[in-house]
Amino acid sequence: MIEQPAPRSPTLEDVARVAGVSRSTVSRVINGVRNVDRELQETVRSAVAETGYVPNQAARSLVTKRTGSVALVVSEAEHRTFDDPFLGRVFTDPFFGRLVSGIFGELRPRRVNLMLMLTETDEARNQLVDYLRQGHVDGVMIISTHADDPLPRLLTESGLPAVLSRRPSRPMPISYVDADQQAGAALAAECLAARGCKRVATISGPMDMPASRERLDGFREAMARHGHAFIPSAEGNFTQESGERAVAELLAQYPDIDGLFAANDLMAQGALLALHDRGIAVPGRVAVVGFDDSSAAKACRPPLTTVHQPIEDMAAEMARLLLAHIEDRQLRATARIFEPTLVVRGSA
Amino acid sequence: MIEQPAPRSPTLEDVARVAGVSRSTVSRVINGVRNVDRELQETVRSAVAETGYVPNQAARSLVTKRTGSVALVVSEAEHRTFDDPFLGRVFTDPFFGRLVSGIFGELRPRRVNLMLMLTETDEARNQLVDYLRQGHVDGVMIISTHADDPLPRLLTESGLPAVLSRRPSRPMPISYVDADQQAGAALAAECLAARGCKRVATISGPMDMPASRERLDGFREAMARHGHAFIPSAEGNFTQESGERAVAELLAQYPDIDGLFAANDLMAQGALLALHDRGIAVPGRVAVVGFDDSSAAKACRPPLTTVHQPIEDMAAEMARLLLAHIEDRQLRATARIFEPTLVVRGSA
DNA sequence: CCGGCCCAGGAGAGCGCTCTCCGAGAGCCA
DNA sequence: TGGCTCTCGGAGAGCGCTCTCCTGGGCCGG
Repeated sequence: MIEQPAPRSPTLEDVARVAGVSRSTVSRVINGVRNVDRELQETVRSAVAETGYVPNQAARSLVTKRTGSVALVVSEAEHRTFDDPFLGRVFTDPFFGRLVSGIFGELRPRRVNLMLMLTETDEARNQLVDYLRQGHVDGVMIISTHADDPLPRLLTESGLPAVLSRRPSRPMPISYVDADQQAGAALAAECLAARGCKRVATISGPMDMPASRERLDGFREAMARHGHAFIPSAEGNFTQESGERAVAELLAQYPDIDGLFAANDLMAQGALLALHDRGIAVPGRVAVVGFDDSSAAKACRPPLTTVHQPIEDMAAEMARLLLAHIEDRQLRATARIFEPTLVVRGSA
Repeated sequence: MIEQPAPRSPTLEDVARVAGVSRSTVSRVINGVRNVDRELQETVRSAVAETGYVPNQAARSLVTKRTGSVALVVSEAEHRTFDDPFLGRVFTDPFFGRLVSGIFGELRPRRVNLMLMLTETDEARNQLVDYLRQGHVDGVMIISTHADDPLPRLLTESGLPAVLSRRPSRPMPISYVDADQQAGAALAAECLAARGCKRVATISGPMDMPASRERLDGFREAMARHGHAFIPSAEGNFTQESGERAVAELLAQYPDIDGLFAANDLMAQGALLALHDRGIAVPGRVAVVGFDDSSAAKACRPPLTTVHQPIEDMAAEMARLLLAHIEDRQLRATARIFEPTLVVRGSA
């Protein structure tokens, strides 16, 4: 059995020996702190280069209790269907990509790393909290979609710095970022009302997601202000396919619809296709408004009039908020609400 | 007893004291190793529960030199346009979501964590290698799109276990996973040829990506075998919009095209829209074949005939390969090539 | 009945770093 | 010139864990 001695990677000690100084001095130079003689700094730096030294993160964080990374936790309800043989469809939703982009934009310049985690079961959520408490990360951003998700509470209790991607379902001392969903939906309502739509319906998201509820409520309220007492709705699940199905349902019951609000762009896109299949002109016979202003919105036929959420900005703010909490553990929980805007394209 | 000012989180020592055993014994119980008396195990376990102990990862990996996490590095060429104000569009590509899903499916059961990293500049790539050498992760999966990306080489040289998402541009001792791009493109060619298309064109991906080249070459070769000496092509960038533009270019020069192969589904979708806008029937006047079999393929009008890549499987295999390399540092570099298949839907 | 063996569990040496504490020398003012 | 401050750099104590080595007692065979 040939046991080859592992080429041990150089340590501070090694660099110190080469540079002819103490470990402390090397450490000072590497961390750029305090007053070290210019010349000595150079000596140390070349010793670092010579030995190919890189600091050992484990040793470092053992002392500093910092890791320089944060987690992005995607907490979803459990669901595995034939169409979803693998994990949550979140990852494939354009929303997720924009979110990650926004977060990275903030994290990268500060050299903070991102740990991506996924929990679907309650068991996984408990394990996750234990895991996070082991000190793998300095803080957590939680993307939680479902209303009764216990994770925000668990994490709040753990004392780990955390920021939530939406208003928590029940009040708790945790910072969060959110868009004003109701106001956004109201924008859609105003738009349809302004176009003179009389028989308006809506495709909502899953009713167990707070965002879906808020959009539905906001839309109905605003339409009520315009005298529309009853707005029929069909529930989708934020996929294009579910949008198609929902339109079919809606048309079966209310064939003379002339305005439609879908709670996200993917479903709006599905609606557009379903309407097209039936030879119903958009926006001629039915005006359609979406929500999100995803990249898909521009690419539809006709291009989608939709409610814009500044997701990248929101994600960036979420990251900033988390970093602030990590920096100052005493910081009080803060909320940042973003105002959506209407982007008028061809569909309404 | 010394009074503790800070609520220091419990250590092994604390648990040991509560359980009335030595640190070693607690460690043994926690790591489930060796023979510890049943009864003692119970004592320890309840002491753990009582103190709320969780092991400190930094201390652990300082000794074991293992972190229990791996990195997924997305290495892209630098590109920021008006449409892409944030980071790479990879994240929003459905391809990426499926990849992450496949990887998670493999990693989660083994309790390995995923660090998500992004590099766009050469400087970032060098920093990244240094960073990874600090021992943040046990291994790396590299999603590299561009031919001249130096990252695979840098990582290979660093000695860190690594797996690449495609065949390396120039031979190097690194394990990789890939789909047989040429064979896939040939499948598309066979399909169009079988439908009797005579004037076939193709929309390629960016020519600096090996996958694009291989698909183009494979397609042209297979068409040549059917007697088609010249296949005009227009270059896109894998976005839907670029697919639309490419079709416009092609039609301007070759108005009588009757078959079209797009190097991915997003571009095929763009092509479908552009053809529809011009009143050109699909598949009646032009048959269209895509590549990837992304979720978008099912949702088009008409649904897209496309070349299926088992991306989730490939991603899972990539993860497995990496874990194998981490387990056995002497393992030789291995390649796993997956065979694409044709999925016939409505567009051809 | 004794010697050797086996096995459970304790002791303690690090892993590689940071950071506090100190001491040595330099500079400064009276 | 003496005493004080100030700066730079070294010494060394941990951080919380794993893992090897070692001890002591029970057991078995001769």
